Amino acid sequence: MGKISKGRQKIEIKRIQNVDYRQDTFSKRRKGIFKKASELCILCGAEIALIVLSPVGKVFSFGHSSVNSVINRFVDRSSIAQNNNDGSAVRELSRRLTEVNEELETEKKKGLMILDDQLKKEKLHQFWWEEPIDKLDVNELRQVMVAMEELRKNVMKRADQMMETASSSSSFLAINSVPLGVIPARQDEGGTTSIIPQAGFSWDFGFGKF
Amino acid sequence: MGKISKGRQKIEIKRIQNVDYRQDTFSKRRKGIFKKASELCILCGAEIALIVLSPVGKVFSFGHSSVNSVINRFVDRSSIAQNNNDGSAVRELSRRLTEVNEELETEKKKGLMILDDQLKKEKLHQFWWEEPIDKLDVNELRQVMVAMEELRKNVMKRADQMMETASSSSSFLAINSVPLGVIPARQDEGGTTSIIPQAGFSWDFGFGKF
DNA sequence: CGCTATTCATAACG
DNA sequence: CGTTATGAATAGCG
Repeated sequence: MGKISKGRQKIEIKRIQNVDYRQDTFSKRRKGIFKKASELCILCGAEIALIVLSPVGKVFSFGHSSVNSVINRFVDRSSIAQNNNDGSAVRELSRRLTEVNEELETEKKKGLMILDDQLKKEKLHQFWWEEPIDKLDVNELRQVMVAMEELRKNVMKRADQMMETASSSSSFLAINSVPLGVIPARQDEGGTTSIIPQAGFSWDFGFGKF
Repeated sequence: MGKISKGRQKIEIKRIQNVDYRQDTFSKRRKGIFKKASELCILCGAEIALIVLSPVGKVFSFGHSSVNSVINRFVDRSSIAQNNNDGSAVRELSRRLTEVNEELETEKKKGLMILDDQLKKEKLHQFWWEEPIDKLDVNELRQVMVAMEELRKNVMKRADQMMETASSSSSFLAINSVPLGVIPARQDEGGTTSIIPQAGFSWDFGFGKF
C-alpha cells in the first residue's frame, strides 16, 4: 500500500507538449479560472468579462453583467480618442443605437421570459441572486436551463458537465448566435511603446489599485 | 505564544460587506486571476481576454494575443453596415437613440418590477445560469502562441509591479492603453437572432471540451 | 473523469 | 502591504 498518488507536483509554466495532458490541464484550469472570476464578481461586486478561446477554437466566456456590457465599456474607453472628426461620430452614434436596440430587444424578451417563468415556475428552476441594489437583471436563454442547487459549487459542476457533455445540436445555433453591440475594432497596432514585449500579451491597468 | 495567525479561513462566497476588506480581497484575487489567465495561455496555448472592472470603475485587462484580438473574434459578427454621414442622418440617429433609450428604460423598470415580485416570493440567493450558444467561428483559430519563458517571467513580474504600484505612475496608462478604434463595419449577413443577456451573469461555453 | 498528495492562493492579522 | 496558517486548486495516475 504505497502512495496511491504522487499528488500535485510543481510544474514549470511553459507550453505543455503532450497533447492529452495539455487538454486535460486546459479543462481543469479553465474551470478554475471561471470559478475565480465568478467569485471575484460576487465577493467584490466587480464586473468581469472573460473570454477564453481554446487552442482548437472553442469559445468559452463568462461575464457579469454580461460579457457585452463589460466589453462595450472597455471598448468605449479605448476608442474615445478615436472619434473626433469625420464620420466616426456617426458610426459611434449608430453603434450606440444598435447597441441600445439590441438591449431593448433583450430586455423585452427578458420581461416575457420572466412572466412566463412565473407561470410555470414549478418545472423550471429559477435562481436568485442577491446583490444589494446594483443592476439587477435576468438573463434570457432559450435552452436547457439547468438549475444549480447549491451556490457556486454546483454551478461549476453543472457548467463543467455542460462543457464536457454537451454534444451540439445545430438547432441551438440559430438561436444563440452573435453577441452584438461592439464593432470590430481597428487594427490593433500598438503604436504604443509597450513595456510588455511581444509575445502578444497585453496588459492594461488603470491607475490606482481599485 | 499562541498562533501568530489563524491563517486562511473558509469564507462564504457572498458580497463582502466591509469596504476595506473587500478592497483588499479585490486586489489579491484580481492579481490571482490574472496570473491564472496568463498561465492558462502559456500552458495550453489558449487565447484569453480578461477584463475586470473594479467596483469603482477602474479597468484592468489582460489579453493574449491582445485583448482586442480575442474580443474581436468574440464579437466578430456584430458588424454594422453603416456608411453615410450627413447631418440629417445624424439627427435622425440621435433622435432614434433617445427614443429607444427611453423605451429601454421603461422596459427595464418593468422587468425589474416583475423580477422583484419574483424575488420576494423566494429567498434571495444567487442567480446563476448557463446558456448555450453557437460556435462563434469554428474557423481557423490558429493557436500561435510562442511562449517565451523568459519574457513571461518578466511580464508577470512587470504585471505584479503594475498591479501593486499602479497608482504611482501615470505613464503606464499611456503606454499600455489599448489602441482600440471603431471602424466602419463591413457588411454581414447577420440573420443573427442573438439572445444575449445584458445583465446579470452569463455563461457561454461552446460545445465540447476543447 | 475521480482520487490523492502537494503546491498554490489567500483570509486573517499585525 | 508583509506574514502565517489554512482552504483551494490541481498534477499525476488509474
